Amino acid sequence: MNTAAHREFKERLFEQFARVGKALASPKRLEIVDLLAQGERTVEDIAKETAMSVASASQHLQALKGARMVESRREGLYAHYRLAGEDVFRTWQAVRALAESHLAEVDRVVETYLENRDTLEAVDAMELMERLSDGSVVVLDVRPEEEYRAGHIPGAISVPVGALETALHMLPKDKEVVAYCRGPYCVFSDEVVLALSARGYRASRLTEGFPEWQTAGYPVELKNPR
Amino acid sequence: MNTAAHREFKERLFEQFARVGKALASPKRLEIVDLLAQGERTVEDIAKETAMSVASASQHLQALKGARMVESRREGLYAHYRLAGEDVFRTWQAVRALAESHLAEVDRVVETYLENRDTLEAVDAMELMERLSDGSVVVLDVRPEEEYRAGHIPGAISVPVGALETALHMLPKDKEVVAYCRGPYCVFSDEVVLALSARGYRASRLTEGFPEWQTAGYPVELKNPR
DNA sequence: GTTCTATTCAACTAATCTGTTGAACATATG
DNA sequence: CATATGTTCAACAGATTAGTTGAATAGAAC
Repeated sequence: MNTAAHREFKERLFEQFARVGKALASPKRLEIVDLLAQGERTVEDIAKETAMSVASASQHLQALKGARMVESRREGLYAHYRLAGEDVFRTWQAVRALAESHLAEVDRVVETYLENRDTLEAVDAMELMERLSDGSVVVLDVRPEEEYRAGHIPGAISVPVGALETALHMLPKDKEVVAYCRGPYCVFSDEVVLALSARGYRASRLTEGFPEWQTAGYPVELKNPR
Repeated sequence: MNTAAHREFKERLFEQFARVGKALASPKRLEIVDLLAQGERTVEDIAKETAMSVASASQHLQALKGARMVESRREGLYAHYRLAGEDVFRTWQAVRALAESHLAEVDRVVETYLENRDTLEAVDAMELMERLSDGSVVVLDVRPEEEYRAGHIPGAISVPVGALETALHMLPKDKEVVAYCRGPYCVFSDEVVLALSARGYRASRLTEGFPEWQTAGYPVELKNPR
């Protein structure tokens, strides 16, 4: 292959790679990917959760679809979108991890909005996995119940935010409570841990969310354990 | 945290994540990242290898620097740029892998320019690692010698493209020869394997390049073995 | 069929990005 | 000191992108 052909090859090749990069270049699209990591969603769901107009959400979804990062199916009036594979989530995780470790601004944003996060006890997936086996913890899934039903950490109890009060009677004060959520930046587990701590429970949050747990290869339960 | 604050939090957070995405959104910048995975380079080197003007290369480098993905040091007249960490390469790998597995166009480009790639024998890193221990293969590093000196697969012989003729006497015809290069799309190993096969050697290419070998945790040799 | 609803499309504006050019800056050498 | 070289900066033109609005489309429901 001569020099000109070689250059042409590289340019065509990297143009393709950049299609993925471009898809990852918008905050809104990253939010969509993060949301879809929880499971299928309709365009309307996505628009609502990301505070976009439906048209705008649809356009971003088309962009992601163009990069083959999401797929859709139609069911009646609704178009359901989902990630096109686990590797899409993995790539998003890599991008997020890179930002976390290199951009000081990420920490600053977290500290600004989650002022007391560093005062909360936190456990990571490996730690929780160990303590699951000896039965010394109660695990709370604080996501919307629908997401719980689509898969959760084995033995976890579904306690969507807002339902904490009514679920209190199920929580033994002698065991530690670990709450988890959609991802490392999902604020609901923070809030639950704060509320439980204030009531005298020993509570901590899982540093990662359910998608990270699942992608890391830890066991997942599909049916409600009770 | 109320709804408005929650939204603000997400927007600031994902804006930061998107900084990394934006840095990955240009083919030229991806090419720079891929090149810097081989080691430090000056602005001029980068401009030359990626067929850009120096000003343009410098601007892309500033963009990557803004996302904290590259770092630079000045030595006399020259500014030397390098990747800001192994995680930068890993993220680029994830993006590339996603494009490979989801975008049919990648295969099409490769087939167009490397017509006979599928006829060449290929081994992956794990396979090569096994065969290294039983001494049944000779490994050729076909990158520029400087890159070989910065680190190579243990026992590999440096045979930069063009120097193949003079190195032929070192290659035993009874052993299999495995050639590797900068990465999975580096064409030099293809060319060397083709040339060797035509001369009656049993030759194959390593499917990955040196950075992938290194990042996967396989052993690396720093000094010339002889 | 008409009507309703979810989604997509098209047209438009504002904003951002890319590459070019030539000037400015930094560091060497004579 | 002047001069040369590598790099960066600033200003500009052209292309691309993001979000808005309103129309078009597809599939229910009546």
